[in-house]
Amino acid sequence: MRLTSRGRYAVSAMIDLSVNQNGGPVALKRISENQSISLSYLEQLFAKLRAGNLVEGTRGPGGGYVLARDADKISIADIVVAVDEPLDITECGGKMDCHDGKRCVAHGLWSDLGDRLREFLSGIYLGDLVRKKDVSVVACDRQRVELPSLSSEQVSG
Amino acid sequence: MRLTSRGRYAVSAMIDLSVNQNGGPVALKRISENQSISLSYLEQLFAKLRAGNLVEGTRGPGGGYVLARDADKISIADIVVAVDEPLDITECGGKMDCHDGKRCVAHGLWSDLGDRLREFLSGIYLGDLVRKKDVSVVACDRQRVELPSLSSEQVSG
DNA sequence: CAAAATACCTACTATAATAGTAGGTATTTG
DNA sequence: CAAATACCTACTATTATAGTAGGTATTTTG
Repeated sequence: MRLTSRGRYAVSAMIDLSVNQNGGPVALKRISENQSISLSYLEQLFAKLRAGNLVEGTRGPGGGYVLARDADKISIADIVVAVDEPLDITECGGKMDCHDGKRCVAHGLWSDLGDRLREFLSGIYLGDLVRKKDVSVVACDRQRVELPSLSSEQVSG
Repeated sequence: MRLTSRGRYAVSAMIDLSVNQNGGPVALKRISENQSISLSYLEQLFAKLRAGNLVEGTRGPGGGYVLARDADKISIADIVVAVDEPLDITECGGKMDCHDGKRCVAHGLWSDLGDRLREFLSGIYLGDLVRKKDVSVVACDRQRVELPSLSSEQVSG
């Protein structure tokens, strides 16, 4: 599982959509202006989000996108996976010689790590993020804020 | 926090190092052959790992690298952060107009997400991965294995 | 029906990041 | 001194990211 700026764009756009879809579909043009993402790039992202059944589009004037289901049913993992296609070449295909084991150890373990990550991001929902809106607006002037009810016992030491 | 294939290379190399450093320093040439990573690319990665105080190098014949501290004191986050420099432009600098709040919401929240991720990866140590070696070797023929004692309650649904 | 607003689609381009190459110098061991 | 290594700098090829251009399809509105 990769985690790049494309995923961040997608999550940002989905948050924007969640917040603004109350009055019906939201046009990408609007999100594009809100989030400073180029319209065509957004279109490409939303093509993937649509393919992943995360959003639904309606055409024509007044059209746009809405979430395909409730914000509390869409996880961050759903979004990231939809736009950042897997591409995890971590499994030992025939190409890599697996006999010495060493390479395979790392590959298998990295794959596990990816799974853990996916699980982790699967536990954070769009709705969680949206509800934290007002606090984060404050955070602009200050430094940063903390997320809501996510277990945070594991800290480096 | 980004998570790309460079991080995977670094973690793979560090696992290899952990496993092989019992007999003294491990030459990059050896890791290069084990893991099929080009030597010079490894050198560049290790320059960063060294700068991050995760490994120590000794020159001359018989030289190579050893972990700078115990494998149980080096987290995956340490490694990823060392080689995949932050580059998180999520904070609202003067350039982005923060007045409408919308962009800032997403930025702040993504930043929070990054922190959560870092915490998560800070809870997984190199030692944890290395101890799982034998199981993972088996995993080559099969499909995949599970990591050891990491809380895994959060699953998508 | 015509025009406008939108989604939706395909191909191309510029920039940046990744991975790899080349060719060194510095240090240590034997 | 010779060899093996770390360590350093600059360049190159490939790939990914982000953006651009120019459409077609569908729906609403006047």
